[in-house]
Amino acid sequence: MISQRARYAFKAIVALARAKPGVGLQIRQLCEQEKLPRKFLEQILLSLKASGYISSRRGRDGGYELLKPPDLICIGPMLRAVDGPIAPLSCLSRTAYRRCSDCRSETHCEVRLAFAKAYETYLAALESTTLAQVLQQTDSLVSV
Amino acid sequence: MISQRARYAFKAIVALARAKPGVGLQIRQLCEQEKLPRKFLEQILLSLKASGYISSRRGRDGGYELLKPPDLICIGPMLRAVDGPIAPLSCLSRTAYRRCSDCRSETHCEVRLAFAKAYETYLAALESTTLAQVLQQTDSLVSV
DNA sequence: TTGATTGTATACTAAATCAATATAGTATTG
DNA sequence: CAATACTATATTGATTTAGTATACAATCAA
Repeated sequence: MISQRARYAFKAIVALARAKPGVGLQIRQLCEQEKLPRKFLEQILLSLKASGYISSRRGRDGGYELLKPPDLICIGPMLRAVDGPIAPLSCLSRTAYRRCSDCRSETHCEVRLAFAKAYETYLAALESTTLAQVLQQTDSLVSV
Repeated sequence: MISQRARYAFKAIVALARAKPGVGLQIRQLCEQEKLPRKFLEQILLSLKASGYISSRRGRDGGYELLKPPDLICIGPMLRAVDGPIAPLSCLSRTAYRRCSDCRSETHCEVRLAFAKAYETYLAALESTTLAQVLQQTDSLVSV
């Protein structure tokens, strides 16, 4: 399961992607629209800013805005930015690799092998699907 | 990341699968061979017994034994038995489905959509690979 | 039948993580 | 300068994780 934090982050990013470019949204609107706890969301937006997904403007007409175009934002890296490593085993992680202390031979480890293939496809999917694709998919469902 | 608990469980199951059938292994051997903390492993083995993967015998020549043949044991269900739901979102879980309280329409939820496809392939892989396959794969690497 | 051995069943705990809240700011604009 | 909005940390309560500890029950050999 991804964390609430990650879910909220996704929701915020989606809302910002749907907002008018050049205008953005304020945190008040974000948490009202998406029913998110305000103070928690503030933290999350700060970290999204730190990882380069959004920009912010302070003061009376401040707010947040998406920095990258949605077709350049991929699900995988975003999840990783918020929740940390995605891999089911640290020895399978590309970004946070760590050897298991108990483990004679990594190449012969059955646990690793059991997850390797499945994780590979999972990661490939998450790293290739863009925010733009997701938005488009949802829009095409409007009449359903 | 799967839990340590799950990693240990997998290791134990693998060791039991490699043990002589009809004989099995004692917990002492298990934790020495695989370098696992004994008391923790006891708990894990109990839960594996409760979920039907292994049997046990008490007394002097006691020990644990695999109940099902390795080609009938799949990675996915085993992980689920030890760690609970596998899905990245509870609204995508088949075995522990729960609606998100914030969420206007599930079918139109972008977060859900973002993960749906990737999770589907992940789950399919985990539910179709058997313990037997993993053992065989490892064995074929012997000379590497 | 007794005692060594092995598994069973709970209870407990220390540390980490999660999901927020609280507080005290700083910047911007009317 | 005051209202509004973002920033930065600290704190908190609940839950989960990764074990340990303790006491008990079954089995078997001597």
